[in-house]
Amino acid sequence: MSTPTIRDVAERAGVSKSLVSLVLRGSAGVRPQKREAVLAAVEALGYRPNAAARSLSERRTHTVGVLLNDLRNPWFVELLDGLNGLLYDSGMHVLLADGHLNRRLGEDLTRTFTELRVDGLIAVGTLQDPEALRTAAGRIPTVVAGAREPVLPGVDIVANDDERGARLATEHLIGLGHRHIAHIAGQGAVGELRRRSFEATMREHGLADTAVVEQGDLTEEGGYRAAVRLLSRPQRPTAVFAVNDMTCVGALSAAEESGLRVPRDLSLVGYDNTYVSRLRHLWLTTVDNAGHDVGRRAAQRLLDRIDEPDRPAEVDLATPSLEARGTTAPPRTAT
Amino acid sequence: MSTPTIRDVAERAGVSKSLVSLVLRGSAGVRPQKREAVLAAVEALGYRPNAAARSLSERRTHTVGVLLNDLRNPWFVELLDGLNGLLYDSGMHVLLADGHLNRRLGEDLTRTFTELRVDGLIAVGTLQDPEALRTAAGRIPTVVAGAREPVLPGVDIVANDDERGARLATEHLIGLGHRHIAHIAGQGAVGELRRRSFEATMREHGLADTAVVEQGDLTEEGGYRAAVRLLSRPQRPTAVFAVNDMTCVGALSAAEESGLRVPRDLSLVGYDNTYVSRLRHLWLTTVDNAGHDVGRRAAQRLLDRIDEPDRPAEVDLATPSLEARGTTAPPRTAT
DNA sequence: GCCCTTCTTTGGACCGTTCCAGAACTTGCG
DNA sequence: CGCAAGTTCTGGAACGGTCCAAAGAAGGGC
Repeated sequence: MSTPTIRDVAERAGVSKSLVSLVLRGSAGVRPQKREAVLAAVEALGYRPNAAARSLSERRTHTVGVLLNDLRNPWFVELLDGLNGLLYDSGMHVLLADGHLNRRLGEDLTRTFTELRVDGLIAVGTLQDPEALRTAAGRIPTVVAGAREPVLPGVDIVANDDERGARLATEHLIGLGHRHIAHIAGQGAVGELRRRSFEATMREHGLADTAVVEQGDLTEEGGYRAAVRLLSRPQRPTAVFAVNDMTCVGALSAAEESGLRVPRDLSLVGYDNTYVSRLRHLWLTTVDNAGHDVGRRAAQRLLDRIDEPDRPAEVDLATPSLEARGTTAPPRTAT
Repeated sequence: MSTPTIRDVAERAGVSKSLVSLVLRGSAGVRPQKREAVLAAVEALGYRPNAAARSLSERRTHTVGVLLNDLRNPWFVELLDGLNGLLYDSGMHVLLADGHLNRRLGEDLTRTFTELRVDGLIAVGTLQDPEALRTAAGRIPTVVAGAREPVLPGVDIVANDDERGARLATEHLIGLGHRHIAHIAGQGAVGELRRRSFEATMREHGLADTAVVEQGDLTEEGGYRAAVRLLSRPQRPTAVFAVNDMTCVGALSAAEESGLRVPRDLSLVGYDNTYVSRLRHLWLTTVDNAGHDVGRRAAQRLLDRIDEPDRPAEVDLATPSLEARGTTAPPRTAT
């Protein structure tokens, strides 16, 4: 016979299926003797509840779907960690789906998750298809984590405070004595925020006219190319703040390639504190984006929203911190 | 009213729910006129089938569960990519769950997947809890991908040919003229295979007595420490084959720290061809573990096993290839 | 116009749970 | 001992689909 059902258990334990259900869900008013008989039968038959049947009648799945944009980006692992902890404690399971892998296939993951009737949805990072998220968010409590867009009605946003993080990085460099500081920017809302904050901070310190911005694309290659452009300028910057760690690694290659020693001749700061930045061979000074905290907060927000779907959408920012490592130092000829 | 059901669609289209079901599953014998009426109603109501209800009556979920050991390991992203493509083409959805994240929580993911009644299970990489996999594999068609263990009855194993990959790496170094070659080993079945093959290859080339093995632990830190030990030997090796890329990066740091230039003074080969090895600042020579191919084969094997659960378990090895990049060169004083 | 065959469509059972109303026991107490 | 008030337990109706046997409609041939 195939997989046992609750009826098989009931029969074996000599009780009704309802009682079995009560025992399994830990109801109080069950005589110990019967409870044990049921548990013994469960054990003997190797019974496992059928999640589909359960969710069909309970009308909830105790499952949240996490949409990732690209598993190759390492920074959200921390975030998932924070997410998972809190959700698990409230009896939720987490299912992951990677948009990047599935995009080519034309599969719409929000659709998959809606069909599964997940209780909630967390979009991690900037997604490829904001429109799909909009329709999904209309039916399922949704939170965006680790990104600042899309802004949708009824969708909370949890991220680190990019404005503040960029300020930390810039002021770190200024504090070391740098005056000619460049920024390699990235696209999207996050890129925009970090760039603006870099510019604002430079301005506040009276360094507006030595601030330079080159455009990158959040990849190593883009960082490399932007850095090559920066370093060939007549007035070469003594420090670079890169929009993320990957960009920073690209800049690092460009620097060494043109004979500059880091940090002696050029200081570099990344963003995200990914494990790439922690490789001792790179050892990038970077901004920690508080991923774990962002994850936890996103989970909390989602749970709140599941309880109360109509609460107004909020933006919740975690505080980033500077992680000073090996790629920053005072400029060689400090003023 | 809450989410529409198939009955709502039927009512709106003026047909029976059975007809709606036929249309949705693409049955041939439905008059075009009715088909369109149904589709229009679906559209108008924003109807989405309920996966739980469907799988309850269909008795299959069209879903396979993928167990990862640690999202932080980048090498299996390629594998997932190969996996996803094939599975999606056969109408399967892929759900990911990360064991590392959930381990601390004590959650047993195989259990979650059993309750979800996934049609199949793919264990990617070496898992933390082989025992749990054994019981799960007893009920669900299962394939192990990217690892060589656990060996379980009825569970296929798909991986790259580690023996061959290690041979490629070792022969690459020997071919460059190296005679004093060391290996930094890793634990587990994979580590064992690579080490054995390194030793065998050295022996075949009459280099058994200059072959050295230091134990690492697959992490950067372990690689660093093993390399420090290797480089402080009286007879310092001129080349190191590391069990994986992370270990190799650690060795790279140790080399540069002790004033050696790579590849001039020391050649290094990694394994896995992760994106870390592709960072232009590291640019490791490495062995490509054919992740995409492994993923595709694993998917195929799983589909076969779903069709025919009792077929004997097989081991299926994909062919790795050498990716020669910047960390290998002939030894300075070639013989 | 009638009967037979071939297409279409439909009602109802079933998948494995939960949940609720009420049945069947226990107790406590007058 | 009888009865009210708890406790425990149980049958049956959902939940939202699929699938099958059979009903109904549409043609075709005489």
